[in-house]
Amino acid sequence: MQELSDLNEILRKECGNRGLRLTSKRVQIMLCLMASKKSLSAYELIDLCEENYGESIPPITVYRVLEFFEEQNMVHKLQTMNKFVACAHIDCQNSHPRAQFLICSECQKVEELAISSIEIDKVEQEAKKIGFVLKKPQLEMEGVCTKCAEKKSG
Amino acid sequence: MQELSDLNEILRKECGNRGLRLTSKRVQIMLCLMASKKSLSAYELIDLCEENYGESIPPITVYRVLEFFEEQNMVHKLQTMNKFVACAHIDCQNSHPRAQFLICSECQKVEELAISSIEIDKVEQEAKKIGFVLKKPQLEMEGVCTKCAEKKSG
DNA sequence: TAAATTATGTTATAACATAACAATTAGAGA
DNA sequence: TCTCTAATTGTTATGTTATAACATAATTTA
Repeated sequence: MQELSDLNEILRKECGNRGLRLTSKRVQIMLCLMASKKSLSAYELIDLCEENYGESIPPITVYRVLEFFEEQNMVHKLQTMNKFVACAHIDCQNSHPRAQFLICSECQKVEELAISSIEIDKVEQEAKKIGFVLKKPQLEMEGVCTKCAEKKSG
Repeated sequence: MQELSDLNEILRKECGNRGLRLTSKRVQIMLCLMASKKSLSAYELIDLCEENYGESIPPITVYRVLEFFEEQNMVHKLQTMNKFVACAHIDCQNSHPRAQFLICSECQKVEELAISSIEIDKVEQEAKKIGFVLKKPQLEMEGVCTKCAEKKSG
């Protein structure tokens, strides 16, 4: 796993590039999320910030910060779990308007797939046929990851 | 729209075929859902049952009934909205383990696409590569339907 | 009909999310 | 630097979605 200081740098750099104001709350919340391999609920983030920074952040602020970064595609919400993840490609200019996530139902680990690995274009065309103009689709798939599958069998 | 009595018959027939016990609550909840073009929350279903049948059903019961029919693929949960829809192919032996939904963000109408219109197989293969065994993926797409698009423009 | 299973209800609360409004802070221009 | 403005965060309260734990009722089956 990356050091917190590395994550901090990545975050500052990226926000710099995009001209985003990076406040102390935004840093705290975002670093907690970036450091986590699991997706986290807003309330789990509150607890983490309390632990790590000794600051009690109200729910509404966490949701606002998450929304702020979601608009930047730097955070994704996993709709199936009502939880959030930091984007896996936060620092690679990847706007990936169609994210795909694999979520391990055993250990909660989340893998974000690359765009190229699926063509949702077809769905988009199909949608157009019956008169839908799409916003961004997102695919979430629950499954069991290699590690957990091994644990189970052996 | 189909008559309630038609929906009733479809439901009874389908449950008969599958050997499902069809209780009075299940009928009420399911008919409300089948009659709706929009997706409905559990609590909206409670209100509807109250209105239509004069019975007050507790949340837990609604969730249990919904879960029961979800297991049969006769109800789908729209994860992006935390709402529920009756399956569009409830009576055509279609197990469609990979549902796709178009959700109009203006009028909340939901269209369920046919499986054949997209191959999620590729994602499944991709997932296998990095060691994920998938459960059923579901794709939900927000957009604007023809009608609402027309209303907006003219 | 008794036992077992399935379905539903009661009560309470957990978990997720936002509304309305107030206070604070940071940045831009005078 | 000061003030104005806009952006950010906080306070309080509440709305919405979902489930836990346990009790009761209804149905099936032996």
